[in-house]
Amino acid sequence: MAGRTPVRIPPPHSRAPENPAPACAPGKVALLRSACSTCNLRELCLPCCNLTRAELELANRLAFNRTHIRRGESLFRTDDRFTSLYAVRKGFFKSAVLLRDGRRDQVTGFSMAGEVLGMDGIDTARHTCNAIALEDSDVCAIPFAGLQKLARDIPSLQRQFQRMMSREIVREQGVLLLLSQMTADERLAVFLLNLSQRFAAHGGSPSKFNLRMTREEIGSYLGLSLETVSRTLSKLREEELIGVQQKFIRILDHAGLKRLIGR
Amino acid sequence: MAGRTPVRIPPPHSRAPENPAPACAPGKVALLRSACSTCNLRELCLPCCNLTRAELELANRLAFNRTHIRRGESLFRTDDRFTSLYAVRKGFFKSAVLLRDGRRDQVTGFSMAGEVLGMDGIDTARHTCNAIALEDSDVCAIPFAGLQKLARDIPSLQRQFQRMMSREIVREQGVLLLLSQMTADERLAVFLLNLSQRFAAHGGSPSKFNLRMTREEIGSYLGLSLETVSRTLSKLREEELIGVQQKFIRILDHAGLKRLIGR
DNA sequence: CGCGCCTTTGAAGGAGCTCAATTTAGGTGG
DNA sequence: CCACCTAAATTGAGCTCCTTCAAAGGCGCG
Repeated sequence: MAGRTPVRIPPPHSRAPENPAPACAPGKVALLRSACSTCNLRELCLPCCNLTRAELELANRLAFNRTHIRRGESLFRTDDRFTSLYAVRKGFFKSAVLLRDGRRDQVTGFSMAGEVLGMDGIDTARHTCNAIALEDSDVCAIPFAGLQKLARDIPSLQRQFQRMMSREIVREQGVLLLLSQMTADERLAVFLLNLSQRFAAHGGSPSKFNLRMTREEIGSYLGLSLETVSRTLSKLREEELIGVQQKFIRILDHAGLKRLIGR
Repeated sequence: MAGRTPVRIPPPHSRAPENPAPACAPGKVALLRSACSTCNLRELCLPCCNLTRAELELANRLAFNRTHIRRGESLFRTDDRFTSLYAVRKGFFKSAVLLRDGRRDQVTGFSMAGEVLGMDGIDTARHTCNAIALEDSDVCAIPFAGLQKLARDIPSLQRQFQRMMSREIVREQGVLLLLSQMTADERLAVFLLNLSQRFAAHGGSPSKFNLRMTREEIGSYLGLSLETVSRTLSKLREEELIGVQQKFIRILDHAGLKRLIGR
């Protein structure tokens, strides 16, 4: 649902390092940044281009609709009317769809602070998955109609938005590779390295972090049973590539994990 | 890369039936349609809204850049500079990425007439996969810069474009489900039903068609070995759900295939 | 403190993979 | 027109990795 992917390796999520947003013209953007200062969504909200003061005001108002979501609650559910994109400011979400049988559900992605949720709803104007908070979270609701209108006047915003969607398409292709070709070891290695990278991208530690999701949710996402996830984590620990204590993970041998993936 | 997905079932490709493009105002659109009369890309090219004559002229010029691609040749390759989207007018393409080892490649999608290719390149301005013609094909290159400029003036085009990208995101989620949860039988059933639907959507027969790709390419796409694809097709034939003669497929029991998928 | 959920670990079974041999189709040249 | 050649498809056999079923241990929360 949200997240980032580099071009070559197929990780579940990660930032594409190419084409960083152009450097900000500091004076003009300062105003907006102060409004969204704690929001990591600069990429979308702050195209960092030649915005007029009026445009900035507009953008500022646009992104100001903040909400708190408690752990276990849903941000939106399948078939909900699509009205906004959601920038995660704090917390952690899973996206999942109900399977045909209706009992189990399939996790399609995880979203953390600085990432955008809800793009699935643009096509049909209804969401196609449930977005559920895995911990107490804050989101910034971005009214889609307003975003569109604004984007019409600010070409760079328009462009950023399209890039974000394209990146999501490429990300999912990465997951596709992951699911169709990799062994359990490789999947977990990719998963952990990607999480590490994303936590680091938003001020966390790349080598120590708490998993917000259960083994079952990891398994659902990676196409493995929860037992296989657990066993594989234990195996990686025995090989001293990682440390595992329940949900607390330490990356002990970053290079070793990369080697495991195959390059 | 291109293709369509309904919301619930997770097929590799299919059209979302909801939210059809609004009915055309026949008089105004006739002009454009004649220019792109044989092009099935009305959804993108012809937003069917209140276009001025000048806008129509512009759109007309925009989509006029047609090319022939011979079987086996590539429309674009990984890392190629991204300049255009491609509407398939005739023929059949596969999209694939080279795997890390560099030897095998992973098929990420198939595109047929009436579908759009190349959205992967929007983010980084370079393509992330190879698009290769599986038969002699015609495409309509849509310069992206021009499309963007045009979309700025025609909100409905803008909207159509975003919906197309969103649909691609949802489609890939469907493939994700397919790969992580389904058995070989189910994958093939989904694959064949989806092809059937898409061929039918563009004037072909829903019950008889020639596969354009090899068993290996199907397997790569579905996350199965080519042997398993072959074996599974034979099994479906024994159960009299389909007819198989090499690449020629007949759907004998549409309902039976659907039942196989699980609803 | 006890209950429920999550996790870990073991053992058995199965779906699909790999390796290998054979058949078929389609294209090429004599 | 036929023989040949190569690529694709089919089918078999054994094996492997992962799943399922089962049981026990750990952590957090009321």
